[in-house]
Amino acid sequence: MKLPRAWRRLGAEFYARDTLAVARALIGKILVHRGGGAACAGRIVETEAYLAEVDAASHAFRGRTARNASMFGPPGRAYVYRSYGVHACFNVVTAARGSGEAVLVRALEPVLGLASMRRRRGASAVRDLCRGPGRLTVALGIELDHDGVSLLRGPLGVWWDSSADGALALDVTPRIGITRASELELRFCLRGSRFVSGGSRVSARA
DNA sequence: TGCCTGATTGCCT
DNA sequence: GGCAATCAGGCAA
Repeated sequence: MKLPRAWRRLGAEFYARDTLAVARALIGKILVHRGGGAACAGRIVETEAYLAEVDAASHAFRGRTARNASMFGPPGRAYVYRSYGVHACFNVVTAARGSGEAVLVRALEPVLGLASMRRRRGASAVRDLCRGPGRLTVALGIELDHDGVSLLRGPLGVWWDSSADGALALDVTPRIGITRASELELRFCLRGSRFVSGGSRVSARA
């Protein structure tokens, strides 16, 4: 499956900047995985920033370990880890090499390859295919094997639509599902999108 | 070596 | 709205 002509792949300079700037800029970009012959893609509608020193919720907070090693690698790579022993969560490594900062992609609006997504996820409403970090990795076929791979080349990457580039309205909120440093407002989502995660469950908690 | 917890999801009532 | 599934990392002993 071919990608639209207007799509352009993001380069290293996109990731090698302030983590908050990347988390913001990722909203509206397109996460693409071309694996197993089929291309799957979704527009990013929700991200969370994970910082180094000030952020006790970050895996990198206690320093480098075998699990989080790719967070400390060069920016523009993937950091994929297993959550709750069950789910894979996909992050992009940001900022300077060695800083240990990353942005978690929490939700996508499905754009391409919906049939493949449904097959991997089991029959599911379009809205639920990629709504949540564990769901979008299943839908796109992203696995723990992708930990540390480059997003600058190869089957996995982030693109932008040069025919529909413009300022988007964002909401900034505390992050979801964490207990440490939950006061930090490091979650960004596309205002008004039906595809952001954290529905009734999260609002009920507040 | 062993216990506890979590950047979640989906099924159950 | 409640809770089990499931396991590796982190920390205490």
